[in-house]
Amino acid sequence: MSRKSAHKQRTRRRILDEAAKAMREHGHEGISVAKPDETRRLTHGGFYAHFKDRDDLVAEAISRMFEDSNAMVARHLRPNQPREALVALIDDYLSDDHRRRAATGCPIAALGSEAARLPTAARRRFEEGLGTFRKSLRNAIAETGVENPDSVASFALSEMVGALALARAMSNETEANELLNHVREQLKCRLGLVRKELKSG
Amino acid sequence: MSRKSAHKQRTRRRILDEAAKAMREHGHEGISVAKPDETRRLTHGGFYAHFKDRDDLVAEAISRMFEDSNAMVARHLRPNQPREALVALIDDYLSDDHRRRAATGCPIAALGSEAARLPTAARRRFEEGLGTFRKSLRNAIAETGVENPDSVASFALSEMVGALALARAMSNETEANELLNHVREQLKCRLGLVRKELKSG
DNA sequence: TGTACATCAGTGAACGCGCGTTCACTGATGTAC
DNA sequence: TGTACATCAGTGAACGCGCGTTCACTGATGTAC
Repeated sequence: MSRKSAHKQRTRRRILDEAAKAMREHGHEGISVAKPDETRRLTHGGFYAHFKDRDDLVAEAISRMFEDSNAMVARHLRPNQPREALVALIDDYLSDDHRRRAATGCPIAALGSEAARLPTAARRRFEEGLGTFRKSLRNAIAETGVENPDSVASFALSEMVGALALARAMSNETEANELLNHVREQLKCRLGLVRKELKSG
Repeated sequence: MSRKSAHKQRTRRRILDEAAKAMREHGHEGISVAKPDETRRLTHGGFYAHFKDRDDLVAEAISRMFEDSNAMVARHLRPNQPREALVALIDDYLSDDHRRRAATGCPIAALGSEAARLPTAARRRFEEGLGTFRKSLRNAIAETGVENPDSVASFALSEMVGALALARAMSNETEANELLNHVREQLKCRLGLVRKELKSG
């Protein structure tokens, strides 16, 4: 039995991995149960042995995305040097690489504006993931000794998510990367993470 | 003839108005040609007298959205008092009201994360609209005498769009409005528009 | 150890529905004389 | 001014396709004796 059920679990995981990627790339309406893409290697019939229905897959895939995402954050923020950790996180988040790889990147930037339209269960998962991400960011910011970490975390998060989404909306890559660079450097200055001059207020 | 063609133009306009609203509320895949909603008062057959196909409607509807949006910006920014104008724009953009009314609000916040997935023509329109919005914001910011208006406009725009999208993703309205309030006040401070204390860097 | 049976992950055909698109038609508006 | 004809915005039935879901079946894996 155990070999069988282990195999089944691996299959389920594979479906989720695929779905989590596809949804970040094509939106939650852009994935399909029926289309047997080569990577999934499963006919649509067998699908229902793993998930109650399509909405169930969508919900589980959302959770799956945030696993990756929050693991990434945790990896950066683990060491007890909040400034360096934040710099690394911000550099990573607002990078050309992250802009290109929506499918494996932050779910909030990839699905942010359609979050409110997700099926009920999926939406709940999204909010959980968003909450976790936000809390991690807030805590790291608090550790730097800033006075109003909630406020600062709010704008930092808004700015990161917004900038990445905007950069992806631009088809001109140079312009997109310029935007990311601007926001990245400004944000680090403003959080007191680098010692450059900033004349904007 | 002129009465007829005026009528036709009004019909077309009505379809576009509806579609522009529906798309901001339900995404570009959330609207349908075939479903004759009461407000549209047109059977799906007649639709093709007005638009080449569904993608054509989507593209035109995107342009329609930005008409509203850029008119709103222009209304705020017209008077030659860039500081007051920016305050009004930011207060409006990051308001509870704007959060609630996605259907008549900013297309960038409503569709930002799915912009890259729009059909080709629609995507082009989206970029045009985004560019116009950005330029208006940049010019207003430049008028306040800031040193690096491009950079500042980049983060201001990212922050506004990101905060609004995040606020809409939260089902807890109190939390959502808190986020908007934080970002709104911080942003105005940072642009030197209000004289409050800000201790964040 | 080998044989007979049970389980169950995955298959693939079938069904129904929604939706984009087409098309022959209607009836009101506009034009010619 | 009235009659006959033309135009054309909008109608609604029909078609095809994709997709979510169901279901009877297969064949490999695991269990009992």
